[in-house]
Amino acid sequence: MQKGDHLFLVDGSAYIFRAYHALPPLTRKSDGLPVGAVSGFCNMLWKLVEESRDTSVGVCPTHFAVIFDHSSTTFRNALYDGYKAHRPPPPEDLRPQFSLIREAVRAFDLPCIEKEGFEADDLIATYTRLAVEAGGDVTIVSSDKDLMQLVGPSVILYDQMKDKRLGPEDVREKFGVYPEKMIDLQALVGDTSDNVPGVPGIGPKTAAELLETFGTLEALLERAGEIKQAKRRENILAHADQARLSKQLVTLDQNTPLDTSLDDLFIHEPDGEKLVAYLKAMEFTTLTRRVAAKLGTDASEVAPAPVTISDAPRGPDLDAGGDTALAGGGAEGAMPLTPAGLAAERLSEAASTPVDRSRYETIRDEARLEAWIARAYDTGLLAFDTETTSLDAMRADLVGLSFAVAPGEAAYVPIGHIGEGSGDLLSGGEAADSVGLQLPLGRVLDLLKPVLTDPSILKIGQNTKYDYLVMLRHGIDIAPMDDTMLISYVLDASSSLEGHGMDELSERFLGHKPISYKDLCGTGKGAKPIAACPIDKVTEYAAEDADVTLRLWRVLKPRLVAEGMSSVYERLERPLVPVLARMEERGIRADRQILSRLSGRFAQKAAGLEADIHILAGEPFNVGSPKQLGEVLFGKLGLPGGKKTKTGQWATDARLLEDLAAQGHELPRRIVDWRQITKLKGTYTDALPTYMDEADRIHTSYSMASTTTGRLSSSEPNLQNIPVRTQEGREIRTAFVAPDGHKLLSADYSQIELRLLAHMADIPQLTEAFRQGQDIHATTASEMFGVPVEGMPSEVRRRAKAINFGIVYGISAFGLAAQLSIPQGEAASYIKRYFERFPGIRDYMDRVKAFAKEAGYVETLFGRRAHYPDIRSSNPQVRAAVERAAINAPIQGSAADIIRRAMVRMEDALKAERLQARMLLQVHDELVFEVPDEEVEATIPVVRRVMEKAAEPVVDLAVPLVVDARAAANWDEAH
DNA sequence: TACAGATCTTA
DNA sequence: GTAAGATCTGTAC
Repeated sequence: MQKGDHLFLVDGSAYIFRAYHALPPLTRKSDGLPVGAVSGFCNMLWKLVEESRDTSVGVCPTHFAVIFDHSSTTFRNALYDGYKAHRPPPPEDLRPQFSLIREAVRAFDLPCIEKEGFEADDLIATYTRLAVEAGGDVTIVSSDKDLMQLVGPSVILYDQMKDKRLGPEDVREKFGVYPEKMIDLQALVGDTSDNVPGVPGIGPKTAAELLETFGTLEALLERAGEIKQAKRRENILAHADQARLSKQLVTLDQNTPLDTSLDDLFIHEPDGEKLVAYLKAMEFTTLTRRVAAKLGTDASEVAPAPVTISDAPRGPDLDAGGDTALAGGGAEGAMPLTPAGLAAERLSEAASTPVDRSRYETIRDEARLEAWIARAYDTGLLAFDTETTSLDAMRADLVGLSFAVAPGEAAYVPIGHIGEGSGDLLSGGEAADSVGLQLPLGRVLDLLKPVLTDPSILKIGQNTKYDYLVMLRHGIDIAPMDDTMLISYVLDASSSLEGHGMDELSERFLGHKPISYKDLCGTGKGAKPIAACPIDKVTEYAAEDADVTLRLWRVLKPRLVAEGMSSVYERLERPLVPVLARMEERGIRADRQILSRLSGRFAQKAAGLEADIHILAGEPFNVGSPKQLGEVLFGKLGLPGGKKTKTGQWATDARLLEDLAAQGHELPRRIVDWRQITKLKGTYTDALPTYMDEADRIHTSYSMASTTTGRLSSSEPNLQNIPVRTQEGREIRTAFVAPDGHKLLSADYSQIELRLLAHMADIPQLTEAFRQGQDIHATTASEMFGVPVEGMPSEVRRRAKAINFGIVYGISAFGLAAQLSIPQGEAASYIKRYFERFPGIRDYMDRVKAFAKEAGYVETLFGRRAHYPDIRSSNPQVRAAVERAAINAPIQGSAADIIRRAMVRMEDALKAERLQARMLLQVHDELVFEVPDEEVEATIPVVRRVMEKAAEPVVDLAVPLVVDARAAANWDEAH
């Protein structure tokens, strides 16, 4: 910086509060995110930028910065703990706006400056000093009188809202003293809002008069005896120290450490696209238009920026300030202003606007379809649903599409309907007359593609992975998308509440029961395909689904902000939808021959065992019937150890049969073997080929919203429970193969849950053991039993391993005893010893339980919540079971969050390295890829890096995450 | 035909 | 002791 340069310093924090209070509340229309202060701030900043680009005015800045307060505690709190003590916490609906405003500054391409331990004013003071010393001029954009002490010959204060510029003479006019005496004046007067005491009875007028007479505060305090007015004299004498303290408090620090040098504040042209993208994301239409015009950017070409949302602090009363707990209630006062208020308003609105199916339209021509698309552009929203021939998105053909653009405004486009009654006849043609005119599929897709891919139109669906995948198969990559099922899941994941299906949500939140699929198509034998149902009925059904989805979204979306769950939804759910859809679409290659050979072998073996069993039993019976089996074993043969299940039947589970076999009984051994073989055959080798497509690939379906903890689940077929423990089971894995020229790459987290437990409970022995790369079960055994790790008997280690697993599951003596086949008393003493060696684990568990009881939920490291209302049950059995689940959920859930984060980042990371690896499967702590042979070596480190760093930067783990990765021709060898 | 319970597979 | 899904049996409808 040099003479002639001009520095603009914007007091960002002061401006936020001013904008918040001065402007009417404003919420982002699509989700109710409060953005009033953001809007005011952006308008102000744009005005400044615009003015400063206007060279005719003559105050063009060469340097520019926006300064914020960083934290509430500064060096002033050390001087005086009452400093700013009476400041109320920021209003609930202002809190989420702070980070949005910082993003705004970055979108304007301006330096955004803050520093731990200092107020914005101190940073402003320091930059001002530096600029003046360098010979430059300074304009401080603020109206805060605390900054007047900085005004000087080359420093002015600019109050933009009042459009006033204050120089030294103006300060004198306003306060009766020149800026250099402002500090002394403030010290005498004090400041009630900052809780600076000052001297009682001295206001600005008296203070100015006194400073006029005595020159400085110090002189005044020394010669206070000379003051004629008795009361005034006494006050000053009595509060001299208080005045000195006040002076320290109001004096701005002109020597704060700086991370950004003055020269780095040099101004440059704003990046039009970046700024427009941000403003679009905030949905500031007027400002977007204005900025785009001025900067020569085509706003329609720019996608809204992904905006990071930092959630409000969570948890029950964990904050030092007791008043934060009250903020969440928000029922009283100006309801719609707060996120919680908006959510409540939306809920009552939903209950009071009935669904009217007669208003739905059947779209049969292009003009009407275009009219509906135009409506979507008006509202910026398009709730969307597909009607198809199958629940399996990979096999589904489109029958029709429905959409809604506002509550009650919904329509259905029939595409693939066939004549009524022709459902089970394969001929379709001649009956088609009865369905009337239908737009051809290709035409409908051509018309819809622009709106479905338009970044400014938010598509809303229920279980969007399904619709996304169906449309992806038609070459349409829908974006952006919101999913009511996933929003509900993030808000209300719970073991006792029902699920997140649309019909359920509709009844719960809208008090409306939609037409069920059964009502429309019938059930069982009389069921018709939807394509053969009357179109007027399908219109009611399908348009209602879109309508209900839109209404649900209006109720649920604002709750994300109100309940501080936006980042879980935005970071862990929404971006995973397309990732999983592509994984499902790819599928994994399987080898028919291997499966069929195994089926044959298992059939033979099962037949042999069955014959033996019948001979040993002395009669033929259905070995697969636990009921008949129990009668044979414990009734007819009178074997010992008979237990009853809760329904009064004989228990015949594997553990029990194993125990009998260990006592030398032949029959139970055979039954265990028979069960294993028939299980493998029935569930895997016979079933898997029925899922294979023409290319011999199996496409599982992942459910994102069916676990309480955040794990995924897999079905049709479930590829998350393919056998691995026994040799015969593992052979099934050899049937999962890579195509020619490729390998399967399997990468799995090592001990992720124990590592997370060590981190979350902060157990030094365990974190250290993980850092050293030690065998964690052996280390545990060594700690517990005092046995050296070297030469440890495998049985000792096995017990420690069972205990470690038990801990993660919320251990009980009963469970551990069952697992290790030892008496309950012995198990209890193990647990006791474990807690003696690792008291931190017990403390952690107690904390989690207490939190769950208070809050009704527990949280993962990333803020995902699992609700356990039954933890307050008066039934001790129920309560203990829920407590175990609540202890496990943060651990299992944090691991689930971490692998989700890895999955979200994986495709871009691979693409950035120009690798062709394709992610196919997720099995809780494992990811499976298909990789060209020649890229295996290059792919492994990339996959490993993404997975090992997946917690960052949100969570800084005290333990390393370790990923084992291996590639081979089939899944068995790769795993 | 539909559902609950028992069993077994995985992490 | 946590979290899932699939299959089979047996029974209710």
